[in-house]
Amino acid sequence: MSSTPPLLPRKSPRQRRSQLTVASLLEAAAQLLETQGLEGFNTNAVAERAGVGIGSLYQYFPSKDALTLALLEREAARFEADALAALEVPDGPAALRHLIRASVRQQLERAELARLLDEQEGRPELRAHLDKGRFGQLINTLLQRPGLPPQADAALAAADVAALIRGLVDGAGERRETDLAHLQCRVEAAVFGYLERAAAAARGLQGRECESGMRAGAAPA
Amino acid sequence: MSSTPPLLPRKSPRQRRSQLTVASLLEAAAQLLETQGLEGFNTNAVAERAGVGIGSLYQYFPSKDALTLALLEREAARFEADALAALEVPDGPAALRHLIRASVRQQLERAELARLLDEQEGRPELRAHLDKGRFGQLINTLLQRPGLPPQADAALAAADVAALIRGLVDGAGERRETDLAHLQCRVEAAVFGYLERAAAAARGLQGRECESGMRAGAAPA
Amino acid sequence: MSSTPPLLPRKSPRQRRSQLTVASLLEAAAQLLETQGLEGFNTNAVAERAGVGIGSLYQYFPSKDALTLALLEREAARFEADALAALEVPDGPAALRHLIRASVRQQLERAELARLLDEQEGRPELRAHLDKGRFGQLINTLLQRPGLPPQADAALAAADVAALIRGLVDGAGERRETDLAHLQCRVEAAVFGYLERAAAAARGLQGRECESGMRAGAAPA
Amino acid sequence: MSSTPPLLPRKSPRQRRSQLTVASLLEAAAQLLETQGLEGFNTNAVAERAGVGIGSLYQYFPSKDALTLALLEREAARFEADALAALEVPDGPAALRHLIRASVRQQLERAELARLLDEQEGRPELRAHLDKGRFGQLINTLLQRPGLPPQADAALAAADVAALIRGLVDGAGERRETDLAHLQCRVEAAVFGYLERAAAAARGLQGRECESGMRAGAAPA
DNA sequence: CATGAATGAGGTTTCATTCAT
DNA sequence: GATGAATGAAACCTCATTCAT
Repeated sequence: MSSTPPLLPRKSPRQRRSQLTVASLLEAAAQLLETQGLEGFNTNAVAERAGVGIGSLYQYFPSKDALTLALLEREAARFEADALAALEVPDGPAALRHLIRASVRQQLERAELARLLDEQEGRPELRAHLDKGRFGQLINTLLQRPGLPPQADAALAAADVAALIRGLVDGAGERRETDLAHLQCRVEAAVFGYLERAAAAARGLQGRECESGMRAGAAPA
Repeated sequence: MSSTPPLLPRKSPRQRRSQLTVASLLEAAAQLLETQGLEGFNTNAVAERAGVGIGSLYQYFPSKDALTLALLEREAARFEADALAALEVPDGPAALRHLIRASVRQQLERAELARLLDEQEGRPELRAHLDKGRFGQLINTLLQRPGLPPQADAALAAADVAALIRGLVDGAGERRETDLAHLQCRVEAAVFGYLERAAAAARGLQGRECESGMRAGAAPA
Repeated sequence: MSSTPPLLPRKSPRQRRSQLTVASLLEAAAQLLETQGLEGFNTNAVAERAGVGIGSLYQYFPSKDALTLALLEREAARFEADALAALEVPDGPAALRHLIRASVRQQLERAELARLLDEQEGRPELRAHLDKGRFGQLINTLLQRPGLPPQADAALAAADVAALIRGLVDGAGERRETDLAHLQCRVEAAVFGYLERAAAAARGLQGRECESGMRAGAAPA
Repeated sequence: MSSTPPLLPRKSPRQRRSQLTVASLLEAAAQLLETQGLEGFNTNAVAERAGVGIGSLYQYFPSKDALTLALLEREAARFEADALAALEVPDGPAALRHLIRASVRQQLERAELARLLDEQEGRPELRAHLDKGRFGQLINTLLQRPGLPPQADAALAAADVAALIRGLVDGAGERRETDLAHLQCRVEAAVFGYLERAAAAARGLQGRECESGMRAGAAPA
């Protein structure tokens, strides 16, 4: 019947006690991923660290992937709670900076966890069940705001901005950077730099070879 | 687990046949990674696809990680052969564009392989044995070239540029983009945009809040 | 990819040693089924009794069901080696008696094993992969031989005869009967009795209510 | 495993609601067995389908086997309610036909359920607690009725008749036959044929080789 | 050197059963 | 009584690695 193993939560915890169990499991999973890496991320260890029996894990998550997925969603929710506030900001650049700040915070707070979860997102079994675009869509919306250079293909630009933020912040995480403000600066440089030049390229040079290197005059005086 | 398993090649293949075997194994590993993902990447499968016995694999690679490492190095070498030519180019922007072109090519040619290998690079067991900085160092060198805005911390800027390239190109790979020229354009936008603004920030605003959003007048007329 | 677990043998053993391993595994499976019932029939126990590692079992049988299937086929082959000789006998009744003898022998020799395997045959996962009809086809062929009453629907009659033999012999096995000759007698009574009366019914009473009870004159003088 | 788990009903339900719960559980068990096979027959699923908590199941049945046993008994009772009417019929053949009709009906009505329960009857844990002979005893009684050929060992003959009916009807069930009348016919042919020939063999050929094949003259003209 | 049979620690998952609420 | 969360022994299976041939 069920060829692909199930990923939807097996049962939603109604009682107080079980909600606690589920939360413990997710946090245990997060901690293991952080401290032991993928290596130590196995269901027995998760259950043990959560202080519950392995059976309890499978009461709530029908498979290991379902657990991973739930963790991914927990982190996504955590992020969105922070990031959606950007929608309140009418000014484009300000809103974008807000979003970048949320990204940087999220990724640096639990850097290794974030990095490993990003990897898991790439696994084909999980990708199907993921609202992959949400981050991109949010950016897409913000790109329409006044004060930002208009993009030819806004969706693509949004995806690029998302990828670029992620790349920079992951890299910083790997180097164990902790200076949020400094990192924020550099990410902004990349994002706004990209947007400006991409817009310029689209405007000026339809069809011609892309030419966005350092030109005389483009470099600041 | 017991002690740390050996990662250095067990023996360097001197004879012709051995070299061929090693090459088959590496290519088999690459193909499996590409087509089956991490899931299907196991030593028995690699040996089988390479058309040799599993015993032979362990003749040349003392452990699975050693094999992964060798593959990582093969790809790095492949890339450098392409990228080092950038050093011949005296002009900064042109050299950088050359390097970006190599990156884009490498990552899109075998996108899934590149992505999975990037992940492997992150594994602690392998990181220790990796010349992690080589890409960054190359960029670092190029950043000194004339025509590029001077960076406060060149090493950091180089790392950022590397991360940013990787992020953009991985994202494109996941979306199965194939238009190399277009992607190249966007990456250039991000890289040169970043460099310019980062330099400006460093120049103008020591210690003050970073302020690199869209300013009136910064947006092209 | 592979939703239903694989049932085809994973690799055919080429070397002498592995053929021995496979044989040990099958015999171990048979013995466990006989002595411990389904309860004790698990892959670890099978491997242990066979004196090999659990890994070896899975070298040759990709799943527990594949092992069961192989055992089923081993027993079927064993039986056919005995039963096919019936085809040499031209006389219908004699050939049928030969076949019955083979059935009785097979089922009583390892009664519990035979019973449990019959049950396994019913499992949907295995039924698909089984030449279910072979026994029936053999009977079908024999039913055409001279000396036997002609049946309206030979295939159905063959299936009935097969079912009837199996029922009687399983029952005897459960009661731990050991007198082969006596059992043989009773099975023959049922088989030949069925054939005769079924033929008579088909001949005489098309469409009318079936009427095959004890009639005056039908009972022997 | 520890000791032998209890099989007797934990408490006889005196109150109305309890009886209803028990009935739900039994019917749920039956349906699961029918639709999902042994695979899907587990206590949690039974309780869920019955619409009660798993705890309640264990209020009434101290173990899974106790539940199975109760279901077995429910079906036996169902059958006997139908079959015992045969005792009212004085004529031997008619009574036997009545019994066969009941068997055929029972087995074809819920064929898969009947088959799986027959298998469970074979499990050593349950056999001990089963009035195995009741069906045989009933037949045994009927075999004494006038109009049926006298059997040397009536108990054995009864067991054979029972086995033979079950074999034929199970076979028909597996083939998903639905024509009750036709099946009835064939079963009668086997039963009466067996009884007649078994009697003849006992009468004529004490000690000699059993000889019940098709003889000249026995075959219909 | 090459082979591939053998290994077994360790991972995922199920399900009968208990017991606090 | 009824509930359902929790349990954990035990089942199935994988795969990195070894070693006799």
